[in-house]
Amino acid sequence: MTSDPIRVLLADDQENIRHAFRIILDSQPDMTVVAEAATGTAAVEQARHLRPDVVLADIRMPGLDGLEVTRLLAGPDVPDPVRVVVVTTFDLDEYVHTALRNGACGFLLKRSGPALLTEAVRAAMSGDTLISPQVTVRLLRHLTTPPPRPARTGAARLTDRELQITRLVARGHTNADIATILFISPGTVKNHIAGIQNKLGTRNRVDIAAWAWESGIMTS
Amino acid sequence: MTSDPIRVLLADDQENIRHAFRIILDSQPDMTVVAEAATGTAAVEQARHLRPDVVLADIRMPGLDGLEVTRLLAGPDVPDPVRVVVVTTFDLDEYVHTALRNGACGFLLKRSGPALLTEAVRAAMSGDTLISPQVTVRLLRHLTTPPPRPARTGAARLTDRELQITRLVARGHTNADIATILFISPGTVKNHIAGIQNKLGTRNRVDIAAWAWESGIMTS
DNA sequence: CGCAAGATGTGCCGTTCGGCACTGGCGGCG
DNA sequence: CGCCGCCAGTGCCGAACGGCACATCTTGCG
Repeated sequence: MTSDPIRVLLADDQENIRHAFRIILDSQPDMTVVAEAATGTAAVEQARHLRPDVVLADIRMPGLDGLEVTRLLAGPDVPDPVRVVVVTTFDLDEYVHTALRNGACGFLLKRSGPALLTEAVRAAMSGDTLISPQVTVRLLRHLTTPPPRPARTGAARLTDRELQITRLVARGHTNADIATILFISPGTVKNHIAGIQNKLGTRNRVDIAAWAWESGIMTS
Repeated sequence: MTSDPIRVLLADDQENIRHAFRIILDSQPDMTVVAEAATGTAAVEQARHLRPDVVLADIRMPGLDGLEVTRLLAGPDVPDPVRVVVVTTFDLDEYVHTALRNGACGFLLKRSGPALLTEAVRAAMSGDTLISPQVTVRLLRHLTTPPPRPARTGAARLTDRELQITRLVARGHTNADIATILFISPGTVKNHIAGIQNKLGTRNRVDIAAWAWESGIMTS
């Protein structure tokens, strides 16, 4: 009663990650990796062409990121959606909501073991949704305790000064502006921002702004 | 670096189920079944006496059911809660909500394979929560239903293309990224962004991001 | 047909940002 | 006391951004 294996498309910009995932998945008798993509655009093209059963998509990719890939392949308006499992490295990502809203059939942290990876693929194949246990915890807090959520992910890691500067960055102020506002030198602003980048895993100030708005520190 | 194994207590009224779970869990190098209980009351007693790391509790049990066991061992008012993973055959919504409200660190369907069972135990040990993919699907429907629609200020002024680029900017993409995503030249991206700046009255791309997040076009 | 608007493209140039290395002051803590 | 985290500052340099002018091409509309 061995039916056809689950055909999986890997989308990640890091070659070693793709390789590791391929080894794990191909070791399973009921699934096979049919293609790999190093960019989001390539992933979408390959998915539309090959019609895999499941797409494993990293969030951080050059060009089209995993969330956009998900929306294009599994979004609400897509006629014949593909099952997409979103994979990411940092659980400080507030991307869970976006991923699920964009139609993702799973949300996995890369540090999750091989067992969860394969189970996530099987769940997606069945139309179910597996979410990493670490993520589920926070997701449930949003469910059971909607209003009070001051302990934002990673926000605790930021010092008061960094938080202050984060807000100013998110409002569109330049480093010079912030320096004037806080009566410090522009170079110091840069140093603080560098620290923020390290802690949040962001790459530029717009990333910081996106995190700030998404995490709620701008509206609360 | 092998730390102590995870000590598990099995609570199920069916002997063959307990036996199957014990075989699965004991086959794992990092966990061991320290006791079994056939009733809810026995489960609570054993748990309080043995202090296991994780309790696997079936819902359908004579006397105290698994949900009550969960509340007694992991409820909000319990001083030193035990991690409880609720296991059941029936994925009724009421079960899930009650279990999680009572402090469960996991919700598993018995039809889930051994991989999810062991992963659920490890997740519970870490303070995380694993939920069966079949259950998650319906849980998310309750979660993703209530997003309201805020007024989009001035968004009508932006063309479709500009709106598209605005979203990409707000996600932290560089002009080169956006160019790759949309298959256009970086210069064109700059032109579009210049148009957006004029229409929105913003001064830089972080301003655009702030507007995007504030106006609701990122979350709707 | 003629015109306007949108989308796409090129080139130039100054400003800003982001990464890196390094120094120093200040307050808490073992 | 010394160590460490936070805050502050300086310098350098390549990459990215922002503004400007200008040139197609398509589409829709009167």
